[in-house]
Amino acid sequence: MVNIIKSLLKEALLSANLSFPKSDTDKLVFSVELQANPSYGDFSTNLAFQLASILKEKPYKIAAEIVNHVNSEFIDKVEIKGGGFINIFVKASFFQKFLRDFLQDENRLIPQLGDGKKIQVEFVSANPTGPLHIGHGRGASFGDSISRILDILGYKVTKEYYINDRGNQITNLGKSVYYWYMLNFGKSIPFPEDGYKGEYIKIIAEKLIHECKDELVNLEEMLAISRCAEYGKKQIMENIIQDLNSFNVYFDKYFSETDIFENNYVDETLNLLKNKGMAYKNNDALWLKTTAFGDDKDRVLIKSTGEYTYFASDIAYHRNKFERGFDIIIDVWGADHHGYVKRMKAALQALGYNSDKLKIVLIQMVNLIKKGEKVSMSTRANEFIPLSWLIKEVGKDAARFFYCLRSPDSHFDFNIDLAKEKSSDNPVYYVQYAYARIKSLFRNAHEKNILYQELENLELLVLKEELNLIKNIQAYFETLINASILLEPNKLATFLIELASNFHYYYNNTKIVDEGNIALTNARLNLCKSIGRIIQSGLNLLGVDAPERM
RNA sequence: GGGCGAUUAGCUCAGUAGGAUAGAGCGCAGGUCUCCGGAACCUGAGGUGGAGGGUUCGACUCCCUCAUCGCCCGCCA
Repeated sequence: MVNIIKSLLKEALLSANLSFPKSDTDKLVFSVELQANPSYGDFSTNLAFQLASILKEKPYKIAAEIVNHVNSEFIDKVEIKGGGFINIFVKASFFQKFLRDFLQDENRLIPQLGDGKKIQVEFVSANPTGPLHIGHGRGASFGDSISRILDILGYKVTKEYYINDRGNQITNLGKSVYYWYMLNFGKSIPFPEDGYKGEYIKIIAEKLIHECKDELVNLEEMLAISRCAEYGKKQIMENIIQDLNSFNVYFDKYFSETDIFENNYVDETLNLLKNKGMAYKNNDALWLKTTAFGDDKDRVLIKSTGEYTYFASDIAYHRNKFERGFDIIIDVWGADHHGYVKRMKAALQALGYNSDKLKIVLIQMVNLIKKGEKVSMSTRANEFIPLSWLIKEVGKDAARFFYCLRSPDSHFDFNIDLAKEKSSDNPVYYVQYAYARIKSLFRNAHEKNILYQELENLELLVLKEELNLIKNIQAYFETLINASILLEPNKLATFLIELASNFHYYYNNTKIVDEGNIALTNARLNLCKSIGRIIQSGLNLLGVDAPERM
């Protein structure tokens, strides 16, 4: 719709008596907006303001000249207000036609922005040393939703989870499990200093005992710990995947850190860096010259102890991402990792890649508000609320939608008590209710033996509320574009609430199923069906169900 | 000390390729119901957009300074 108006304006501009060179039309930047405010028309444009500085003329004068040359069968009237805004009022038939297009083939209206470009979204990537907590939930909700949005816009999306399944933290996990394992056989050893204290460790140890009996008791300690670690991370990873699935998150690929070590990919990457003169030895450690690319200080790749830092394998992993030929790579990180951004980009530049391809989205922290007080989160100190608990409390739909209401870069206070006690206040129900109502309308019509005929009687849709709802369909597509460009799926959640609100208002003020007027009923059912499809599609992109009854 | 983010109604928050009168939910004060699902709708009160400058036809939006809060600054992840 907007595009039609836009080209209409361009035509008017060219035929107008203005000294605007034809060759510049493509470069001309101006906006055409769907207007919610009826006194500003259905569409408005700032065209005259944009031209003002180019043509050195008063905006109003330019607007007047353009308006004189606007010509279309769809246009009802055109006004100039606010010193130069051109407000366009279109005929109802314009919207009716758009609705017809939508009903005939809604997919054709979805702008294929991606054009088949390959895009990778890496998110969650929590270490397999403990269950997912509600902080991870935010990342999961964000990553999955933005992936779905990009997918529908024509990108080829790969959702990926990177598993840090080796290194210090995994050893700590092994030691922690080992502690409980040995204790079971009467051997008390000191609890590891940085061990994991959660109850889940005990449970893993118990399962291990059940499977291995006392097999590990007399094993050499390092070996036994390694066995415990292997077992532990496998169990935990299974749990994580289970949690993700119940959160409606399914990854295309789980990428193991161990793998890139085992096939020498890490060493190969470090050699590349050395050969490029970007890595050097100092104090028995291997350093990367990240300062060459704006980092504050150089970073260690291999410690003087010979251990690899996580940074080393992260670089290798990111090299792998680039080698796989993605056009865009999106990393979703917790905001506490923001200090890592510079060095990661620096490392990629050091390898000779265009680091602009990597977009790092920082998700701000989630605070838990419990009985009015903040609960700090730390996996190691066992001060976390598991995601699985949250899903059980408030439900998958509410949890996912709730997370998506906030923009990623603002802090999110998750008030558990509120979510629990007043879950009906959650906007997700509001949106779902609109959908269920629409479904109910069709059931109702069916009971009254009213035959629904798609695409018929659309010319009867003339109410302001009706045309406004059709505008909302157009707004849906614009919202998707916006959300994908800004990487903010929260735009979609906000949109759905507004759409639901508009529908509820319409519903309350209009008799939709009316046995006394079959044609009008049919027209309205066509509109409702369209709105229902938008809600369903939108909720689906957020990983939320659209129930037919509630 | 440096970096990133935040600061909009009593509370929780929307609102960006700068646009016309800054919105919603909750709470508060009232209303709608012989009618398709009241998990709904409507009306009202409530705002120096943290403070101060700048850029321009126009700034909640961009730039600078300051304040407050959160997070980060390791040969941890």
